[in-house]
Amino acid sequence: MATETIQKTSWADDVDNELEHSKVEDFVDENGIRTIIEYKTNEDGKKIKVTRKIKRTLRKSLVNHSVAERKTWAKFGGEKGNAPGPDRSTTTVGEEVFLKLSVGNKSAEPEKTEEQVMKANLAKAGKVTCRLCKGDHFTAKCPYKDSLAGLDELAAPADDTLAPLDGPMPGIGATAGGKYVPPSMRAGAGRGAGESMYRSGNRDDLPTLRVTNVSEDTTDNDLRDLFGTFGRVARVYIGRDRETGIGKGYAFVSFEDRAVAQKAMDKVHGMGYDNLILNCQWSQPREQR
DNA sequence: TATGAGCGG
Repeated sequence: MATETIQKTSWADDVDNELEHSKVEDFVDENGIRTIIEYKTNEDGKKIKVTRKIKRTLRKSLVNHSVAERKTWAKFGGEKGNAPGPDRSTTTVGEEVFLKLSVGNKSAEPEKTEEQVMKANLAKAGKVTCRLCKGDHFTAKCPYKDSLAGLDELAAPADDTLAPLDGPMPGIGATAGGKYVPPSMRAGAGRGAGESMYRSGNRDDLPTLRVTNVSEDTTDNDLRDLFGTFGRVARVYIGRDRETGIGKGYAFVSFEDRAVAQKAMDKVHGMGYDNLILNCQWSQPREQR
């Protein structure tokens, strides 16, 4: 069976062929009327002439003077000798189009979040206000943080979607104003069974080892692998130079369980690792220094 | 070289 050997390599070939068969005249007369005359060959191989006349007015304010002047410059190089200005048969002169781009089909002007408003207000006032007690310190530094933080949670407006019912849901435990409160956050919640192993979430509460004599190219994952053999590793931090990112030779490894940390320290202290001998000690919480 | 980063300053 004979096979057609003519191959199209690109859709652009079609365009090129079309261009070969078409000639364009394009000029603007003294009355400002632009005439475009195209000579084409149609599918039947017949030559046709297409004439278009366009009258258009330009607002002066849209003309960029340096660009306008550039259109009068004499051409050089391959274009030498041709009339100044863009050749309309090869160059499309577009109108100015202003695009307003946005992401996700949303408005390009994002509405301000509560946080941003607060930031703006702070910048205006130039002053720090505690969200809990309204004192002139950071919320994180509030002396009443422990006692007020929980209350703040409970008093927060019911903006969550987890409590569609008006009243407290039966069997869902202590609530205030219909808002769901996780067991660990309920009043009187102790450190009993089911309590989060992450304690209060403060990293300084975690049993942490300071590991020194760590080689420069040791990564977080390396240490996770190493210490993970003794139990669950909560966090790894490698001391690095702020600019270069090169390790400064020490690291912090936090565990969830103190006994695991103790065992890891016993095993890893003095251990050879990457041509160095690791040193393991209990870390001092940052606040104490 | 040797006890973390950064928060709303």
